[in-house]
This record gives sequence, C-alpha cells and structure tokens, in this order.
Amino acid sequence: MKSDKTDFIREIINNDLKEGRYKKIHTRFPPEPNGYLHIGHAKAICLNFDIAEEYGGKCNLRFDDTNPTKEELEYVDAIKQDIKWLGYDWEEREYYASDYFEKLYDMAVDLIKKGKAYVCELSPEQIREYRGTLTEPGKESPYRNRPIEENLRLFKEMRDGKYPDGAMVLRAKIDMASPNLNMRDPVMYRIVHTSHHRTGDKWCIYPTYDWAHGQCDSIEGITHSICTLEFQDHRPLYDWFIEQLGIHHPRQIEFARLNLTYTVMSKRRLLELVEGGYVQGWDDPRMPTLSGMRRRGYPPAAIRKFCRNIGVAKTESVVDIELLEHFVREELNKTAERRMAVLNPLKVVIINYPEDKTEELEAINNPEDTSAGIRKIPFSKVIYIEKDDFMENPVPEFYRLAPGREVRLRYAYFIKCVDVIKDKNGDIVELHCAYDPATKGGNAPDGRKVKATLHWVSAKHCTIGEVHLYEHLFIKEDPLDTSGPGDFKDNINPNSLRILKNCRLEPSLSDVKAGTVFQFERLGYFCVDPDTKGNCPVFNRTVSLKDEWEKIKKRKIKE
RNA sequence: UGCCCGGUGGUGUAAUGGUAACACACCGGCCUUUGGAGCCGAGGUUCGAGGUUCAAAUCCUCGCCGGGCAGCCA
Repeated sequence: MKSDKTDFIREIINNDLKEGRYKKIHTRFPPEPNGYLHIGHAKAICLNFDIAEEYGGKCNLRFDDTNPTKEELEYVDAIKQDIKWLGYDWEEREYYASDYFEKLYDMAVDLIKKGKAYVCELSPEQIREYRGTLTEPGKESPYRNRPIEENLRLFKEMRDGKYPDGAMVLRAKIDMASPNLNMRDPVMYRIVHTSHHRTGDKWCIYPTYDWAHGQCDSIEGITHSICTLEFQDHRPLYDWFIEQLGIHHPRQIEFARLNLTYTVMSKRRLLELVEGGYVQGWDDPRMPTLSGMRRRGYPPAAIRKFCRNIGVAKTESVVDIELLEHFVREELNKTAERRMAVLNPLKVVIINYPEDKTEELEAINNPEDTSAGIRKIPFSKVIYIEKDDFMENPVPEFYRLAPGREVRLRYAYFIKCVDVIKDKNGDIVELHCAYDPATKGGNAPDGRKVKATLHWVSAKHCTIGEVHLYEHLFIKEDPLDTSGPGDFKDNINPNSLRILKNCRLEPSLSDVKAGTVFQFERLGYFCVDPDTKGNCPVFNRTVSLKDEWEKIKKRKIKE
C-alpha cells in the first residue's frame, strides 16, 4: 500500500516496501510521562498514526518510562486522554519501556558476555573528563578491561542493590576516540534507588534512554522509528546495539520538531510556567498543550488538519501560529452555532418602540449548515450594543453607528441614532435611537441600504456572563529572544488574559454545556469553560473572527 | 578548531534534470443581513561563486550562514 502524500518519510517507506526491506509498516508514539502533551507532540502523533493507517499497519503507544525520578502516573493518564481526544486509537497496544526491563537486563548481560559492556566505577565527573571534548578524543576508563566474569558479578550486584546511587554504571565498550561522542562508551545502566510508578521497588538500576529505546522498538517489531532531529547523532549507537545483539532492526528517521511563533514548546519551560504560577495549570487555555487547547475550544479536527498541512521535513522551522488559528476558524465556521453576545455593553433606547412590547425574531443558527436550524431571539425597547460599534465622531473608514446614521440590528430592524446621552464626565452612557417598523427582519421595503449590521441583545431578556479574552502568552514572536539578563518569562504578555464580567448574552446562552463552542456573531468563537457554575456561564475566547476594522485601526495608529 | 544535519516568496511545505506549485500571512478588488464566510488578483527565480548539461532548486566543487552533540535527561 502506498501513500499519495510525498513527504520524505513516506518516500523512504515507499522505497523500503518496494525493496522488500519490510513487509508491513509498524510505527509507535513514544512519550515520556514527565509532562503534558503539546501541539508539537500532536505533530508526531499524527505522523505516526496516520502513516500506520495509510499503509494498513499499526501504531503502538509506548511510554518511555526509564527515569523514575521524573515520571508520574498522572502524566500517563493525561497523555492517554489527550491522544484519544485527538482522535487516535492504539487499541490494545499500550506498552511501557518498563515492560521490557527484564529483557533489557538479559540483553545487557549478553553484551557483557560478548565483551561489549563493562561496569565502570568512575564518578560522573570523571566520566565527563574521560569523555574528552568535541575536538579531542577521550581516554579509556581504567575499568574498561575488567574480566567478563567480574563484570557479570558486579552487574548482578548492582541489580541486587548492593551499591548506592552513583557508585557505578554499566557502559557499552565502543570507542573512546570516536568523533561521535555518543559512541564514547555510553552509559547503559545507572543505579537509582527510587520507586518506579509501575515497577515499584523491583528495580534499583534503570536503563538509560539510549540503551532502552532502540531495543524497545526492536522488541515491538517497529519498522520505522520516527523521531526528532537531535537523535540523528545517536543513530549510529542504536545501530551498534542492534547489530551486537543481532535482533530486528527498525529504521530510524529523524524530522524537525514543530516550533510556533509566540510559543514555547519545551516541556521544561512549560513546567516552569505551571509551577511558577504564570498560568493556571497545564490546561490553561493559553498553553500550547493539548489539554489547554481543548479547554480553549480548539477542535481536534483542526489540530489534525494543521499537523497534516505543515508538512514534515528536516529543515528547522517556525510555523506562524496564525496557520493554526486559520484551521481552528475554518473548522469552527462549519460547526459552531451562532449566537449574539455583547461583551462591552452600551445601552440603547429605541424611543419610538412601545414600552412593554416584546417580539420574537428568527435567527439562523449556522449559515454554513442549514441543518443547525433556527432559533427565536427576543427584542424590546431597551437593548445593548457593543461600545465599539458607536463612534461619536466617526473616521471615514468607520461605518457603524454614529449620530444621525442608520444601521441594521441583525435579524431585527434598522435604527437611526438621534441622541447621545452623556454623564457629567462627558462619557457616553446611553444612545437614543429611532427604529423603522417597516424594516422588520432587516430589510427595507424601499430598498435603501445600510453599511453596517450590529449584534445586540435585549436588556430585559439577556443573561449575564463572564468572558475570558486571550492573547498570545508572549509578546515576542520568539519568546526565547531576550536581550541582556533574564529569560523567556520576561517576555510574558501582561495582557494575555482579560476577564470581562459584565457581558450580556442572548437568553439561549443561559443554559450551556461545558466544552461547547459558539460563534458570537462578529466577535469570534467562544468555548464554555468547565469551571462554569450556577447561572453565570464562563466563556473562553477560542479565537477571534478576522476583523477588517481592527486591522484598519492598527494601521491608523501606526500612521 | 571534531562529527552530524539543514538552507526555495514574509512563514511553512511542493517541484525527484524539463514552464518554480500549494497553504497561511500581507496588499488590492468583488460580494455580503457577521467589516465573518466566500470569490478574483498582485508579489519569489531557489544562500553565494564556479562547474557538468541542450536544460540545474535538483548533480559536482569550494565557500557562507543556521542548528545539534561533551547528562548516570529524553
């Protein structure tokens, strides 16, 4: 089976199949359970699961849990939830590197017996010194030529807990003069007296990633081990292990990890944001984590589409976050029901509308999807419109409401502003407008046109809600770009979260389910936050609508 | 100054020796009961210099620039 997509990875796979190197395709996604998954992981998940599906193969989920000091069960559960949410299924193939600890141990013994590994008692500092530098070869450890029997005994004793942390390690015996530092007798096992979230206290020696990873892939029959660029230099080491052991040889292919503008993507830095209280948690809607995006209202379909669209290559690159937002808008435009909500309310009294009258007006739920149907919205004498939709002294480019000007209220009537009411400070507190009864529904029988259509809610009928507006978490396209001392946290955007507590929502928004995303007409997409309680819904702005007027305003400020 | 990898519009990916394509962004226009959506159009000669060839983004050489590697992290 072939794929019609032609990135360099699929090309290699096509070729391997053609040449008969592998009969079936088997990939894997191998996260370390030491943090939450982010959009960069999504790229790897989509790659591995999509490839497996395209070629009629399988993709395993395997947790790389070789370091008990950093890994936790909480992360395992979160990772599983995120992958499922993204839309992928590893079926019964949920594996752990720790499942193979015994096999790995046996393989290490095999290597010792072959004279290819030895127990070394150099301290970590000494190992570093002996390793040499980028330009100078290293020198051999005095323990390098220990008799095999002694290595066997010592390694067993390491496992049996006879030695404290750091006392000795098992090292591969390769080449201390190799120009590739990974080949200078790398560590395979270290002593760590820490219980493991799965194996408990069964082990006090743990394999390093470099030793474990390739063998785990081999054991699972993985054909293509897709990983990120920084492991390129390790490939010769992985190949060496596999060859010494004489076991199934997966092909490793490296690709460039995803970077996004205005985003940090390392787990270390994300952890720092969480632990330092710069955000409210791993699932803070400003985080690039999958759980953050879920809470923000990003549809998984949009993330998948994004991951497929950015392509895969070896060039290190930074993708514009607007591309992600584009796919979010594209998906939500098709699926999200429209509602009207006024974020910054300005009171409008329709002076010629009867005092106690209420009309039910019809509104379309989603113009992109007629099956979404229609709903009724109440209209009455006093309404709210958006403050930004009125300008007392309008600039030429502004064609919304202004003194003496007529606009349309969406699905309702044409109104004309006849009076501007101000308080003693001169701030506008209320508008008086006259409506034209003949324009009910939004069209004038005489054919006259208005330039703008405004969203609104009826004051008497609306419900109050809280809205969270988000901006990029960082003010710089590259958050790591810091001048002078300090670090990326100095680039945090102080306005990344703005809370509006006095928003007026159309009545249908009083009873909503967490996770639902609506389009608030003319404003953007908003997702019901799980923390919504009682009768005051909380909405997270997923993404704004593209806004021509906003662009014009910015341009005018620049001039 | 060792080894490995990479350089195509603003951004990201295509083009696999034969007219540099697509998406996003940007700019201009059309349309519009969302300044949304949709539609149409403009913008690059492929890091540089040589070479091979009828023909080079693609092959070769030499540069230049960027990234990774000296954890008992992954």
